[in-house]
Amino acid sequence: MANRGINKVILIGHLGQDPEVRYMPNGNAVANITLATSETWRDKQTGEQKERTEWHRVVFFGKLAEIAGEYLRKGSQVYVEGRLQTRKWQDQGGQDRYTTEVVVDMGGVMQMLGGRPQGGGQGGQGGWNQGGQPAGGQYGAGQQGGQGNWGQQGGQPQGAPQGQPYAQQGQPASKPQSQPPVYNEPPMDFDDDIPF
Amino acid sequence: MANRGINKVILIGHLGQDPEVRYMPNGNAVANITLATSETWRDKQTGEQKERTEWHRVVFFGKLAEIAGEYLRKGSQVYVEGRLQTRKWQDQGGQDRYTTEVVVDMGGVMQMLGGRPQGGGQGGQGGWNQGGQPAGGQYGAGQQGGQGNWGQQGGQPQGAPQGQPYAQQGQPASKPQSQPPVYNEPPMDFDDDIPF
Amino acid sequence: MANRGINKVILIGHLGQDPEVRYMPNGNAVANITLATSETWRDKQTGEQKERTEWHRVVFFGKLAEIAGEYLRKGSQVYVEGRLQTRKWQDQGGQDRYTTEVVVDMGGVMQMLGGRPQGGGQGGQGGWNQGGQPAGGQYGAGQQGGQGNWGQQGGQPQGAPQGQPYAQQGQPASKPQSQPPVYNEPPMDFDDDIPF
Amino acid sequence: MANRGINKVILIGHLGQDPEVRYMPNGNAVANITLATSETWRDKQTGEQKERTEWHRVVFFGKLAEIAGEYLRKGSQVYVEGRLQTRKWQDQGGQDRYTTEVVVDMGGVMQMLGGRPQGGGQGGQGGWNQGGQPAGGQYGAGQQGGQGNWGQQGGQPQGAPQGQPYAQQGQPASKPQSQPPVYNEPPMDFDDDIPF
DNA sequence: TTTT
DNA sequence: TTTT
Repeated sequence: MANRGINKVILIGHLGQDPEVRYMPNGNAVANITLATSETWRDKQTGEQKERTEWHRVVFFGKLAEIAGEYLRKGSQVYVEGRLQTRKWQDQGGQDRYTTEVVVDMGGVMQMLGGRPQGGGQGGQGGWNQGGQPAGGQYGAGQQGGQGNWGQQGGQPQGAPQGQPYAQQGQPASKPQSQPPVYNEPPMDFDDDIPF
Repeated sequence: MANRGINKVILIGHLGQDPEVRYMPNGNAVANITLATSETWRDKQTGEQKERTEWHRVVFFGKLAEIAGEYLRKGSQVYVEGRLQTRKWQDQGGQDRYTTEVVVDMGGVMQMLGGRPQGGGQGGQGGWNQGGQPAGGQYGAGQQGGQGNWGQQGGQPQGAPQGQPYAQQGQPASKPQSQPPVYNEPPMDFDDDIPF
Repeated sequence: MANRGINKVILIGHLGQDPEVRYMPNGNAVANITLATSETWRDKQTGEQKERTEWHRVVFFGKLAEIAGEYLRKGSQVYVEGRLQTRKWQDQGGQDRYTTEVVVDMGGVMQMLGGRPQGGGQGGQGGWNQGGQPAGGQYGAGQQGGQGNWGQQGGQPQGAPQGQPYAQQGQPASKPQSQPPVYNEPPMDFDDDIPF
Repeated sequence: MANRGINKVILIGHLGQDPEVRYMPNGNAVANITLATSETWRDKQTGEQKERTEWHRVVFFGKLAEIAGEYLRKGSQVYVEGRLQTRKWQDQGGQDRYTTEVVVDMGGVMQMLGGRPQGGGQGGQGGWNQGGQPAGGQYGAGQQGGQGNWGQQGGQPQGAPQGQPYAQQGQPASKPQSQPPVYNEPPMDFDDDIPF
């Protein structure tokens, strides 16, 4: 209850891919996304316009994972509030590797931005998934800055593994499923221009 | 659950006075503090050093209010995460007045900074109240950025009045008490050089 | 240079009205907007869905004020990062009044969200102003979290008056102008359902 | 100047070690610290108290690096505001590796917390370095939420390499020096129980 | 009113 | 490695 320290990450960016959703043994959902934030600046020497894109791994747990899986798509713009977490895993050579992620679970915030797409299309680029209902909006639990998504759940970050691996290697980290989950996975394998 | 918008305030400052704690009809605590944040800069024209102090009204609800009342004191340094809220009240002339406060309830975060005072003294200046146990630290519910104060309570900001007045005028908003609370109060009456 | 304290506000919301832009004596722009953030929750007792909208006064200074005036419109969704500031003014009865605003100047961040409107229309509802160029994006100076809007200007918050009134009463706080500015104004007069 | 996206990290924690400071070819300082944030919670099942510490790599550039090197020490409590950045490097086997850091340069914020130590001692545990002057406080450039550390420098994040490696392997990343800097280094080599 |  |  009493903690020392603040560990907060706030991101607004666009998804590089559709979310990857899978399920934990206890049935809790886990969704991985990659989020691009880009900055541009004018080079002081040359005066030319520069740009750099940073890619972030974001992991949703629980209800937010389900919502992310259902409504976010490649290209979606999203606001995310979570905490930094580095987890350890072994590569094929048995070497320890570390991956830093932004963990968003109860207490975190996820908010889709930009309103619904007005056009049709089948879940296409940069928009929202044409889901049943949600007119967009914010989802979260127990987070206040996000003004009102108050913690409905119990007093522990059950969803979020505290440092332990939550996915098993060898298992294809695939789409939604109710089968046994996977543990100790390497980072998801994205397109090549995503630097991890 | 689904919200539109983000409303977040993050402050680190020192208390101008001891907290004012009172209780709502349902027994919930409410604690008011004023927090000073100051900035200094060098004047571009004159080159002289300038300083400006901003005073913030912060209102804690529920458990955080109790903790604030117990452990914070005039001069304490504190980290606070809450949301902006403007409430309406009537002055003596019946005129509508508005006061903007930083509301910190479940979902918000309060963390005492700077560690415990090592010296003795009777709860004196700028430090921590010599309370029974708490070795300092962070208190909050359902907030994640603060990494682990996970929402133990139910799904609604019960503590925090949603715009409705929570204190009754005429009633002296006084020190801790278990008597009936007060509604629709004007902002706390501080010294005159406090700009609100 | 060395400061004590953190004073940060982060908002994502929609504009209640078109921005009000005016100019300071030194030619610097000042833009006022009102931003709505809303929260919804389910009442624990009744189980019914509740909603509450909070309105925020946001003041942009300098370059950001110009950009806000040019590209933001009623209904635009925007991310804003600034600081809390309470300023004092006199009402008609000569009474001291206080207004709390979110000040966004150099060092602050303003980012339009949701991408450009694809449709035509003349600057209409909820979208972006059909300005010349900006494909949306973030504007700011010297803010890093916003990743790359690096302080181009000199070492002082020139734009933002530090506590001094910046608008003169009696002067209609009107649309863009290069005439003399106004000082010590009351808060802007909005529609009636905006609670200030 | 115009950016898309927000990339912000806010941390409050204690240093695990004294800062490591070195200098770039252009004379700019770079300081690395590791910051611990810890969370505690009560296990829902067992009811026992749990704790988890997260370690963060933080890299300061420019003026902030110098200040960090001069005044921060192992155990110091500090507020840090920066952005997430993942950089690529090669391990001994020529394999690509990635390290995620919190970059704090102009536009970021660093603030020492807890006031000066009142006791004597030689720069000892958990406190402040007994430097010449700085009575503690916040340091930053162009950051506004931190209320007043306004961008004194030019319009570009000169200090912080944008993705390019900034340290050369083979070079011992050592204490302050004015010799040539190092590029493309692996993460600092800490004790083995540090999970990265 | 705080703090440096 | 920090801190409580």
